[in-house]
Amino acid sequence: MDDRPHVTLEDVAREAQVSLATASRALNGTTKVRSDLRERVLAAANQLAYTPNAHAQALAGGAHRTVGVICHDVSDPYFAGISRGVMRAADEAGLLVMLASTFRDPQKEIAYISMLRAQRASAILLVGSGFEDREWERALAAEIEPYQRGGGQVAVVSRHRTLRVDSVQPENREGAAQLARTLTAQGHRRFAVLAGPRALTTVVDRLRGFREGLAEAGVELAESHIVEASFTRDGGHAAMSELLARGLDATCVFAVTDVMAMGALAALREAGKSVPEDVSLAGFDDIPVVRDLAPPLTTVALPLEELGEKVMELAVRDNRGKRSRILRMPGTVVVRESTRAPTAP
Amino acid sequence: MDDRPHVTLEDVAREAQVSLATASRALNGTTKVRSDLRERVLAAANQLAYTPNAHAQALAGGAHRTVGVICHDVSDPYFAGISRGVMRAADEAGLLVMLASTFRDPQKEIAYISMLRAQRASAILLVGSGFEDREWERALAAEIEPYQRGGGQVAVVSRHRTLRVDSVQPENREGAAQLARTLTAQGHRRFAVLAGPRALTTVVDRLRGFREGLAEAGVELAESHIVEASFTRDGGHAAMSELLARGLDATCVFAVTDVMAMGALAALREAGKSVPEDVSLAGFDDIPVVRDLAPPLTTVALPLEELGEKVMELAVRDNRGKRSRILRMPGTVVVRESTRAPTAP
DNA sequence: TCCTAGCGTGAAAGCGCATTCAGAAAGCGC
DNA sequence: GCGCTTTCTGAATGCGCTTTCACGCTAGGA
Repeated sequence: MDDRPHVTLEDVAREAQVSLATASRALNGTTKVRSDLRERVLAAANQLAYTPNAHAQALAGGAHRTVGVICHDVSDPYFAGISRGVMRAADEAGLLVMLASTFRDPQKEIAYISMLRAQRASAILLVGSGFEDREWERALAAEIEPYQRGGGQVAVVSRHRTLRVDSVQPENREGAAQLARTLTAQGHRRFAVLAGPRALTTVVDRLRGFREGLAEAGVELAESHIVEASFTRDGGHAAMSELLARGLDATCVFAVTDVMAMGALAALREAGKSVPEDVSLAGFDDIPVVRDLAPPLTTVALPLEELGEKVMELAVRDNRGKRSRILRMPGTVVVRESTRAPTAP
Repeated sequence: MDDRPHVTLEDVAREAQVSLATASRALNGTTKVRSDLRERVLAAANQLAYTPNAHAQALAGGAHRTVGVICHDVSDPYFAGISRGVMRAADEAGLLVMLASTFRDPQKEIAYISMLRAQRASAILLVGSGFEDREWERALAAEIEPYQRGGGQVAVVSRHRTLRVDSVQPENREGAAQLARTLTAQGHRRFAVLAGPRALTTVVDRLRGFREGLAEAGVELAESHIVEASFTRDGGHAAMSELLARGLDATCVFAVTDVMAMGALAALREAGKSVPEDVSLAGFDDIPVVRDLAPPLTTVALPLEELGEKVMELAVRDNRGKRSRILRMPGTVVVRESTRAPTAP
């Protein structure tokens, strides 16, 4: 950019007939400035439509007012909810948010962190499940650690047992366990699970919790009853279709994500199965839309917006040197009409 | 931030035993550098975990690699869809996106533009309906114009008859008219409309188009059959409830937004009315979830992701001095099961 | 062999700002 | 009224980088 040069502080100072230093002080209010001078400066700035150059400010030692947020996909309601909380908190703190979507590409994630480092963002937030992959964890750490040494704050939502960062962790395991208890209490004994990629910590946790919950009622989940698919609506649809094609042998299906559950619901409807009469269906996350599905979805509610707010708070509240903080956010089982006692076989 | 000073180019140059200029050139590849020197520089940079300071780069005249996007609410599926397209395009162009949500507060919008100006963002994208408010338009222009004079690119999605900017415009009016034609063709004659705030250009356009489409079939829409509410799921719910309380006198309800339609659907269900047996319901936007509702929603499909990609393209493709470009994006009526011929009264 | 291009390199200027430092003006006590 | 402290102002410095600018070197032609 920069066709015509920008209006600079120097222009303002000249217009107001004061020194550059005085103009700077008048604008920032850091030091007392004689009131008539300040008036002149403000008037000049206003008249020239002056906007300080944030790069110059940052370079000259002023505060950096931006935070970076990296998530998998903004258009996924789960991340959209969290982003909303992040932005609300950022707004209150007067911070500018740089949001990037990685579309689940680990390489892109690293690249974005590097860019945010270059921007000297005051904090970087990683939102979303991590990969269970040594190589990637190492590459990530290689970006994160120098950034932290430079004074950067890092906070994450979910995942990351290896990274030394503050984190907000949804209680995926316990939430899934609770859900399992609820479902077995309703009388279900034969389950199928629509899982996301097993490389994601979130999937692993929810799966494990669910199994544990089932185990308490003496129910086992056969590996053959778990279908793995991508973490999307279409992934859920495909997984459910496959399950159906195999000849579904379950009274209740648990999709590890609401988004997947939506796809599953569609697949069931297309196959002429009705929920919950023929089969019960449960999800996880409680994204806003699922209460409006027909039938409304039983799920585990996560306070998405609050997740976003908390992670931002962690990032803003300075925590240098101290050990990393962990905020656990419990999930709450919300029973709606998509699950009910199985009809006698 | 900045506890420990950052690694600077000077550190790298010293480590590699070359001058600062050479180090810069080696890293950027702008000029030929003797290969052994370049190797040394690269090695040193890598070893020191050097990341260039983007602020210094920008200040020194390097390219600015960020664009700002301002929308009403990231968590709204409509904006989420557009954001997705924007980010995909930004990613391809190697740009960093700063995304801000205004939560429909005009003041906040102005404030964000100012911050983006300060960041010397290479482009600013305004996504979402504008307000029909002289005062606000003036204030907006006062931010936008100096920015453009400084060489900044501005592009918007929808709205803004007064601003001299490139824009991508969904054909709200024509889309709504098409929808009206479709509905009258199905046999509907008595309509009600769930409108968003009348101060939004999007609402005005859709309303007008819908009326025009109805008029072609000789149907009029009484002002009393239009309920105004906020542009949200709950807004739609409230508006529908009010309509029901008044004694709904229509065979078909048009919600100007899919999100509102979802709320309306819930309200209808709660009131014991079934769609489309008792009343037909149509929306606008075709956000991803509506095809999974029960019944799937009839609506006007807008290519949301493409909207985002296009607006980004406009902003990136330089257009200095030339007249502003307008890209019209047609909507397509998608008939699903939420509408059908009214049952004889 | 000498001179001229031409390529690579390093020194230095400057991007726009905050801030330090020194000095001028103003206020105080005596 | 004089010297002192206290305020406020302006000149100058530096943040980290890109980019001239000028110079030294090698290669090629005469």
